[in-house]
Amino acid sequence: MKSGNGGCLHCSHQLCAKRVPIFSALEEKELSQVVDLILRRQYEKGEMILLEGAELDSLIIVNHGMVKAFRYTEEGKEQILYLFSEGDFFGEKNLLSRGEATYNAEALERTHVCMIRNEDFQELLRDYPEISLKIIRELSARLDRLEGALQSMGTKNAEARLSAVLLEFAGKYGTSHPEGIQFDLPFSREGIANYIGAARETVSRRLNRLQEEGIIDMIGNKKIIIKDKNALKL
Amino acid sequence: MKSGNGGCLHCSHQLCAKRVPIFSALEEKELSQVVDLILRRQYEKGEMILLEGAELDSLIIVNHGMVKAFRYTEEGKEQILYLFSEGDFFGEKNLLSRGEATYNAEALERTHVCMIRNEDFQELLRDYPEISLKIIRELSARLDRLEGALQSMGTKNAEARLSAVLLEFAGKYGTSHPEGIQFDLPFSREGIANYIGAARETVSRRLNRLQEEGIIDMIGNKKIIIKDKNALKL
DNA sequence: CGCCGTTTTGAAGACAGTCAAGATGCGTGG
DNA sequence: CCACGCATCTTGACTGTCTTCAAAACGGCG
Repeated sequence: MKSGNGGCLHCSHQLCAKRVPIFSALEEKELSQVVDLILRRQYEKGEMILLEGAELDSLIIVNHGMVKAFRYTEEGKEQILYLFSEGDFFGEKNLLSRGEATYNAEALERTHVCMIRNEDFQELLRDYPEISLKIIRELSARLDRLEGALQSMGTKNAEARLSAVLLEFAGKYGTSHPEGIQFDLPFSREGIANYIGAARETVSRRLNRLQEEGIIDMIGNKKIIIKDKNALKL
Repeated sequence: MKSGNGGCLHCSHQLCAKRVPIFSALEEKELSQVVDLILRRQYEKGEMILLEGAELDSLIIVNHGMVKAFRYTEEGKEQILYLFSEGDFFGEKNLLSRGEATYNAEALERTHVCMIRNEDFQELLRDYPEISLKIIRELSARLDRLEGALQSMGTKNAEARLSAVLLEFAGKYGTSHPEGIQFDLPFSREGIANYIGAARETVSRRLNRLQEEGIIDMIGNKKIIIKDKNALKL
């Protein structure tokens, strides 16, 4: 799966590494060094990229596509922790210490990833300390999101959590539309449920209620138009 | 509040900085450089160290004592996000970009902190890149805990979340005892409730139930002895 | 067009939240 | 050292929200 110089399937030459925020501080030449360290892989929709408990010795960067990161409880309930898309990375936990993955990662659509071996990446960090700063910044942002999610889970009801997640998706994937903000849900009802910690039936019911109240419009099962953004903000 | 060379109230000379994991990679001489940048403060039990929304331009390191970090919802419900003790730091979010605190921090007992201005700390990072690695490691650990907490909140009932938090405290503060592991609860019932996302009455009830079942023993309101660790692990 | 997976809808039941009252315990001051 | 008073914790009854189970409707895809 290793690609030499011209082997990137998706992007011309090394430009793909440039799209990754953590490398954005690097010069062209430096980038090409990085590119040589990269292993590329492609996953189809539904394929597992990473299994909880598996040895992981690489940092994985999403180049194109979408990935859900999640854990199972003993009873088989799934909790989605992250939704990664272009430019996001994961597997950073074992960057320094050897260890096992703490969550599963599954491609939600055809997904291209770049992988860099921990040892190689550690060298990069030594050579380019700015990358460390980028990572700190990104981890901080991730903590921010988790802190918000934790607060939601601990203090808000299902409807409020659903509203919050609709706003999250709108912010990330939304495009302008005459009636409001439009976007495609990245998950099925069950996925949304597992993201906000609710039952899928609850998600259905609440979503319909929001539509009845005129706050959102649903087109099919995936498309959402947020007509009254402020009503969701409560 | 700035202290010169010998002004540390609590520890002799610069040794206090040594207790802080993120500086553990530094040599004696380097440490003394760090110490010169440090502002020290002491807070009494109940005092606020940081208010959500306030400008924050320093990294804060807990030298001695205990700090709870929490947020309020619009309805006034409190969600505790972290429990910081000796060696932990916070305020790292604005290390690189100027910004406001995203949570409140309150001293749970008499607490000594060290503060380092962001600008100074950024220089430290430049001079000693290993500090960045320490921070990445710590942020990863923090993500780990939040991921676990989020999973608990999303998929488990109040009793399971309470059990998990008892084990967490036991691991952090527990000492061996003939009947099991003993420790003091860092929070009141209400605090525990706000940590696990439950009502204080629920915490009371579940705690009593665990005692009735012989899994734990409570001595007064603060002391807990975990008699059957495995029973809590479900 | 028909099938299968997903979504919706309904009804029942459980868990946890709220409100209210009483008990306990701790710190203070006499 | 005891007694008082306030804060915290416990207990009980009730309510509401969400989950669960079951069945019907929908929708996408071969």
